[in-house]
Amino acid sequence: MTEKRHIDPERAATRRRQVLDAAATCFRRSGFHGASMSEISKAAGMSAGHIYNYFASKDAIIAAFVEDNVARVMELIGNIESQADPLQAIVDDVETSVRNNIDPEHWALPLEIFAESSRNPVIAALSQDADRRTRARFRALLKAGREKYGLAVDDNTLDGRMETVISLFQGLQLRALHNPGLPIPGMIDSFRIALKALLFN
Amino acid sequence: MTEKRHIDPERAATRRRQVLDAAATCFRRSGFHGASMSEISKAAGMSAGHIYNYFASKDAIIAAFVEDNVARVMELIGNIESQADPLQAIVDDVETSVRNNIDPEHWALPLEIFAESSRNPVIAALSQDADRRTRARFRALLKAGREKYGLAVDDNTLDGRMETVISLFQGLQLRALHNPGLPIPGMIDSFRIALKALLFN
Amino acid sequence: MTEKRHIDPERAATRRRQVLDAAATCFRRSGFHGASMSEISKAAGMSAGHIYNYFASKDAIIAAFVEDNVARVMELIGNIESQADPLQAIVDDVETSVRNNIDPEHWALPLEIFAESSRNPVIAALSQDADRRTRARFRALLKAGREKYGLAVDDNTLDGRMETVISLFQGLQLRALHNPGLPIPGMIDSFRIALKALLFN
Amino acid sequence: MTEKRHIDPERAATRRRQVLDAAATCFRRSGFHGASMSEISKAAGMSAGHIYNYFASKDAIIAAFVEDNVARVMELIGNIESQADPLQAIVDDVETSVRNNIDPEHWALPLEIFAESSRNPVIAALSQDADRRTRARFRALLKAGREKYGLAVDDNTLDGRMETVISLFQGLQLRALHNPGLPIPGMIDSFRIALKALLFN
DNA sequence: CATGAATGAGGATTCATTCAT
DNA sequence: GATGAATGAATCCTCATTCAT
Repeated sequence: MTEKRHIDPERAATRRRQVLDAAATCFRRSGFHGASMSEISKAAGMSAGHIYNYFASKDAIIAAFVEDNVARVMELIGNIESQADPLQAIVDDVETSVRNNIDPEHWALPLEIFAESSRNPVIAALSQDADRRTRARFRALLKAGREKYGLAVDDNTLDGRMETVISLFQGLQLRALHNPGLPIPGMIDSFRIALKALLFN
Repeated sequence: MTEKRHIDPERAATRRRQVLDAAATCFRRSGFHGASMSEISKAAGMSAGHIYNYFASKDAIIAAFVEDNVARVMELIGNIESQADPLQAIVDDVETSVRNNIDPEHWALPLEIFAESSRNPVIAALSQDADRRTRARFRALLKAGREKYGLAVDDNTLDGRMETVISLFQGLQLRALHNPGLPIPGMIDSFRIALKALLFN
Repeated sequence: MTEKRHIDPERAATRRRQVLDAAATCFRRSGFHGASMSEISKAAGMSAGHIYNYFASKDAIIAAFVEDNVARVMELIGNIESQADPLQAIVDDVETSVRNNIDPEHWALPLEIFAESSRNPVIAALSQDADRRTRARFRALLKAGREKYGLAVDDNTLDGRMETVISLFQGLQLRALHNPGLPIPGMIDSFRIALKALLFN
Repeated sequence: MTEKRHIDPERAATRRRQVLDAAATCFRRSGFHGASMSEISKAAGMSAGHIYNYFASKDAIIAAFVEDNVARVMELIGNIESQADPLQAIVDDVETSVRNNIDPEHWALPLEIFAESSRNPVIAALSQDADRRTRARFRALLKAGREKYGLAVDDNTLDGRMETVISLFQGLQLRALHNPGLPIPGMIDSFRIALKALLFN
């Protein structure tokens, strides 16, 4: 059980949100492990003990948090979907997306999540499930886009292209972590080349 | 100081290896943070205190893994360097390299290192330095390869291509973590396409 | 930070006192180094972890004793200051002050502080600062007292007399430790002689 | 039992001395508690394990060390005894003796010993016994000196004067610890005044 | 609903001591 | 005699969690 019954469900929802927002700040600053419940409770403006009325454990907060993060990625995909030519949009937006993924603000939390996945089976399952859902959506987008251009849309091609594009962007976050002096303009050019090749072949 | 002097260097090396092997198992199972020294000591078949005769700290153990990783990557680069046409070799070997990077045996520890880097400054510095060294070697290979084909070798192009290729492979490890059912053949094709585009343009 | 905020300051003060009293007992029995936090927590009737809600560290506990000591000495000086003829008062009170300084209840903790100061730089700094403050107060008293008698009050004389008088009393604590059978009446006589000579010359 | 039987007693004595000399260095540098057996063994040029063939425990080293220190004090008294007019010699040598006692080289070890006394009953007993012996010798010197001048030599007077003089010098060590900027010339004057008053009254 | 005082298990690390060689 | 590898108990401190109020 992840949450107690509450008299006023609306108030409870607000409280949960308060905690999750506070957790986001703390997790970004200190990591899942580094952020203590006391730190989170202070940021959430409520007592540490009270948080346990809304979340069964710290892990439950992390879990809710991971779930929350799916929404953010979905939104990104939504933005691309709404464009006239989604495939071309991906290529055209390459500068923005590269710059975004290099920003620590962007990768700190995803990295935190995958790190947690490696030692917390609950988070791992959650995280894989979240990935599955975003993949499904991205796959649909890719399929529609390629059909428009009369390109192959068999499973193998579609899934391979998709995973490779995602590799590129998730790998980019790792690069930002390892090489603080990333050659941004050069990478934008290269990403454009790789994306064109992957999406339009 | 990273290690005490030992009278019998061979025995010491064996002991170090014992600890490292045990640690690898534990880190893979529980993560660097999650694995306690006592857990490691049990797996290594020696007392926790004694480990400190071979490693100055828990950090020093993961540091050893960082170095191990450098050696592994350097060897890979060395293999490519020794080929007649390195650029083409990268493309030709894509099946092997994709399969290797997908193997959990391969990425579990590197990912653990990434994760630790994101919050442990000592490991971060070590890890960035390791990255710098492998980058330098890969860059030289890439430069020589491109010169042979009369392709651009200005800094921007060279560094951008290089970082993008690395993104691809490091991202692949993340994909393997998030999606256990990766479409391997499809990815091999897609990786080949992306690599060709990146290396020969 | 030396202490967390507490909602009920009175209760907190009681708890702090509990810890301090328990610590005093343990420190007297086993020394600062020898007394473990767990030993203190048992004596204080609370968990070891909880002590850290009142004191930031074990050092912070001994720091509290340093301050306590300052207060005690300041009070003594205050008592002398309020007398009509402070210099004469010191000589007249010699019996009481010798007896007090010989009492283990009095010197056990100060001696523990000295000992800790000799190898713990934090405590050393604290302790030196405490000494500076009490010295300043005693010096003023001494100056005023000597001026009344038309005696020399140049820095050299004043500081020399002061430090020598303090040596006498602090040394007395060491003597009590080393020689449990101190010849109290004889020492009172001798202290009177030495103090007269030091204060009125 | 403090020591094993040894085939060659002379060699054993040398070894013991090696350890004690090394210990002196280490204790001064790091304190009794701070100096590890490994540190001492390195300084003594023999293995940690081997030390246990000469001393039953670390405490036994400390004990032997305390015993050793008595000799040093005895020597000081011996120097005074050999003078024509010992009482006057004490007063005349005041500059040297004050300067010596202020030197950290002098008080570091005694302070270490008394600190240890407060938590180690064996050392406490040893230390008190050492004090008793040096006191006896100093008392004899004082008695002879005072008889020469026809001064009172009843127990009360004699012991009181003696303990007070010792207080003065042992207190001086504490002052040096607490006040690094001790007014040395002023203290020499004051010590002379106090000593004259104590010895010749 | 809300607090924060209190717990206690668990973490890394150190070090005196033992013992096989 | 001599070594140093090996042990394991003990240390301070942190923090998720519980619960009386």
